[in-house]
Amino acid sequence: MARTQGSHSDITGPRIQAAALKLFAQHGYAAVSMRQIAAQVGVQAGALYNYIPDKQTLLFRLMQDHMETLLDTRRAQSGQGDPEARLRDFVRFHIRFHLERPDAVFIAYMELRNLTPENFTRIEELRGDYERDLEDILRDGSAAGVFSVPDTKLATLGVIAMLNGVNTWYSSSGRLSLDEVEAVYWSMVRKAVAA
Amino acid sequence: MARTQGSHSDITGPRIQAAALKLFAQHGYAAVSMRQIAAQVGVQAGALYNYIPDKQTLLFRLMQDHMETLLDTRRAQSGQGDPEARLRDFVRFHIRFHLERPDAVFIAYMELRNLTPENFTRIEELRGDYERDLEDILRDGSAAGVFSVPDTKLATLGVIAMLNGVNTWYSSSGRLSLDEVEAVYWSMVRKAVAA
DNA sequence: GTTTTATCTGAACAAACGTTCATATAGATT
DNA sequence: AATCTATATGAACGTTTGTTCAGATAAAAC
Repeated sequence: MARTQGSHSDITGPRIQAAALKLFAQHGYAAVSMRQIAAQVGVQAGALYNYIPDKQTLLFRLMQDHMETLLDTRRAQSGQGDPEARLRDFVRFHIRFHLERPDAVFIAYMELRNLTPENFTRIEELRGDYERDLEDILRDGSAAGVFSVPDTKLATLGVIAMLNGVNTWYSSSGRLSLDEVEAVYWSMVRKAVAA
Repeated sequence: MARTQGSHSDITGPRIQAAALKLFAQHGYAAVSMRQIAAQVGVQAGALYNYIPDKQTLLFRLMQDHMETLLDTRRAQSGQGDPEARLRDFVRFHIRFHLERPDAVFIAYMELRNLTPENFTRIEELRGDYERDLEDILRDGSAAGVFSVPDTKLATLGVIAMLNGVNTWYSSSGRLSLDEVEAVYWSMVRKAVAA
């Protein structure tokens, strides 16, 4: 038995990534076997190695893709205006972007310890780029006197942590709509950094 | 080969818990083997089964112990006073308690998916008890007119998420002292829920 | 229609997994 | 001093792990 009907690199490749994303998010990197991923794709385990060098690289690529999509998407719609408008845009963007891809978000936060040191460093750099975006807004607002935060760096981390929390409980079929969640969190963030 | 010098149940038992706590936090439940835990204790893998029925129960007990210590400690020093004073106490307590045991906190959040359904339910109940404590404060404050939150439940989750973020970056040798961190976060939380 | 190439199978590898158990002995009890 | 028991060892178990590779065949190129 060998090559099967309808086998294509450009189909199997993305399917492996999708299956790995789902399974890693569900059970954790270490708890998922290559055979489970292969079964989800509908292929034998050996076939995976036509697309990835090893399991570690598969994890790294998922996280790297996620972080780069985050940065690219953010840059594409990074708004202008006064600091308060920019902060509101950031809050709305962050919530929406992260709620759209809960699996990738979960992995990007939870599986950091399963990266090799070099891979870990790379992902942390990308995360730093993203946080700097918010930090710039808060610093500009503080300089302009419209914000008052005791510590810009801590406020950045505090706001992001608060927003990330949404992913742990939000359900699209739940009590609140996405718009309502955005409004509630924007209200809290705005007041938290207000002058 | 057999029982070794200085072998004692009341010593080995806690040492297993301590070793498992450290290793699970470092590498994740699924990535840690019973042999690694045993090696850290200085014993063979088989000896672990004099103290725990299986690996799953070991994880559950760690999380249960953590949550019950959290609730007991909180109850013992749960203050009185107006809602603002109670909220300040909660913020300070939460930060301090969680920074004192980063490994247990990490496990209690990250390894939920590795619990059996019954064990998961039990831990979530305990977490709910803790969150209710904060929610009561926010509701009382809202009723008294000193707080203004768009949604009590979301404010609870938002505040806890923000506070939990401290554990991801705080270092006792870092730029800020524990007192300073508490002050910064109290400032942000106070404003976020202010009327 | 023939040849080439990309894609997959299925078996194989050594290593590691959680758990069990017969056996040995240090320390407690008498 | 003799006996008992709690606490350990170390080998063994069947399974699963990530990864490799020779061989097979569908699809693409000629």
